[in-house]
Amino acid sequence: MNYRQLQAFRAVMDAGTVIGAANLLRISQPSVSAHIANLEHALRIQLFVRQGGRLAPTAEAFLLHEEADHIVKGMARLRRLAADIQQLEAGRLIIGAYPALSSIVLPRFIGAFAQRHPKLRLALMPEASVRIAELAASKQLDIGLMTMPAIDPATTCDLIFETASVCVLPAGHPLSEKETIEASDIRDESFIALGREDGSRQAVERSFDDAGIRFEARFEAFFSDSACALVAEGLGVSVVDKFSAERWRGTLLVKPFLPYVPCHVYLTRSRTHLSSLLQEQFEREFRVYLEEHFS
Amino acid sequence: MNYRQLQAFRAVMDAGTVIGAANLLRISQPSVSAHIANLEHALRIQLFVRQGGRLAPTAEAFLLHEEADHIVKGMARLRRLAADIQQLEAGRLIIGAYPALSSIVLPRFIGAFAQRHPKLRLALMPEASVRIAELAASKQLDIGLMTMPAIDPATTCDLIFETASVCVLPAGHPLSEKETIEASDIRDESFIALGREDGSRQAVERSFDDAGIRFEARFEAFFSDSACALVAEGLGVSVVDKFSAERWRGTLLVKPFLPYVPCHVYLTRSRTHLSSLLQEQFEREFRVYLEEHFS
DNA sequence: ATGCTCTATAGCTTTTTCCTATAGTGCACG
DNA sequence: CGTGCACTATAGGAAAAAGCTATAGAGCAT
Repeated sequence: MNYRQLQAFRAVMDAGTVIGAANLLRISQPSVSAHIANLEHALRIQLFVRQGGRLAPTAEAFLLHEEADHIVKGMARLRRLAADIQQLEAGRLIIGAYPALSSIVLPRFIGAFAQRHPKLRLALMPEASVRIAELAASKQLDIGLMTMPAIDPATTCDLIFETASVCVLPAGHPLSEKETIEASDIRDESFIALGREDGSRQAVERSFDDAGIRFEARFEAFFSDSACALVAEGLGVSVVDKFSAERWRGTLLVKPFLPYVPCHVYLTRSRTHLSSLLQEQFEREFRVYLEEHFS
Repeated sequence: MNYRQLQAFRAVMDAGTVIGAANLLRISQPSVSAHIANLEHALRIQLFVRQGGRLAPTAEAFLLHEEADHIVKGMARLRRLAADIQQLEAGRLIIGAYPALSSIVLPRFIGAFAQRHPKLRLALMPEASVRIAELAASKQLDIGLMTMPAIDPATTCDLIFETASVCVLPAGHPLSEKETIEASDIRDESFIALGREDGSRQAVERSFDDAGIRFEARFEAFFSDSACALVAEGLGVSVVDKFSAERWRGTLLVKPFLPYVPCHVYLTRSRTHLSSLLQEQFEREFRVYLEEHFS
């Protein structure tokens, strides 16, 4: 008994005819006939009765079919696993991420990741979170990083990290003496707000409401990176995610902000994961990286 | 990737060296080397690092080893299963039989058969003969035993046994002095007839006609076993198959009956399940059993 | 250095696998 | 009752795979 015979046997059981099995296996019909004959001879068990010019499985064949199926399926599984592993080494990973992550955090992480996987090819696509979700669903990217969860049934989506937003001040600003900036401290400051669609904007505004501050933002920035740039120009202060702030460390002062305004990282993938092993590895390592640098 | 390469891979992982693997597989060392090289080439994954003239498995190799193990072990399991089937030790047999056979004869025989085939699983389904034929045609049972032949083209049907019906009398009955009961003896007796559908009823009634007896059965039983029970209650005498009478041996008197009223055992099987070793063995042994005990 | 143990390569033989061509068989249809 | 159709089995031969022996090379220990 050998694997090829088993494969032929399973194919005949599934297809019902030798010719059908031959098509499944993409070999000629006589080859399949020969395999079956050899298998019957090797096992000394009649697997089919030739009647009416057809093959009809015997009871023994049904008993053996189940086990044979396991083996052939196991072989297919192994092939997939090997392909996944191979991808891990030489694959290609397209990562979409919202702008705040794309500016400095991801390039840094990707640099380190690429060093550990020398043959890997990587692409980074900065896009708005809503667009990321679409691209992930249509498999145009392998991993999407978003500020909010996606609901597309074709994708999986997990919260992989959450951290507090921070307050950014220009160097030498009066508030720089404080360890922690509270919402009430912003009362007399010029505040640079984020774009209206930004998830954290509502949370920040609510914190001002709670502190009894009515304010009107003179400046508004759609990207938190732009907000930081405005701060650097001395036009005011702002509350942004840590990822953007990271880039301005040294130029701007970065202080903890109260109350807690969360900043999320959701990771989305197409459900029909092509090279899951690689994606899982990326997810695992990126999680650790975020924990280490932004907790 | 093929099975031989996998086998070699697993052997090398287990043995630790190529030479060890070659001994396990009982082939030469260069063959194993070649298999490993081909496998690495096929999967495009480096499985071993050559260090110090030895092979050391890579992380990828460990990932793959588990799956490969499953497959090779599955192959061994299949081989064992085939051997068991070949020796009639594995398998499942669902036997459908008409009530008279199911009450005592088949349970006894099945007990003996199971003892000779310890790993075998057996099921007994008592059903009316017409129902047996249906079940056999739809493959819901492997062997059907009926009082009359089936005509379904999807099944085969053979007469495997024929024997005479017997007369059963309650203990101490006046007729008990006779060696053989003839139809004419029944003239003045209360007779317990079988159900109208029963095959042997016509034969018995014809024998009474031939003997010039006009009789009206006060009691009627659908199962011959019930008829015997009525006899045991002293309600009359009856003519039944030997299989049911067997159960009442000791309680009732069982006498040969003339004229000859045949009682048949037809065996039916699905045509597509034909030539199952196990089924043939069962048929052969059951035939012998019937000859020995009921001829 | 030298021998031991292990792996890799070369060259060749045997076995397996697959192909095409063809024959045979049961079945349906006019 | 042929005739065509769909299917399986066999024959003969080419290609591929798997096996062998012999030998070379590499690391390690004595």
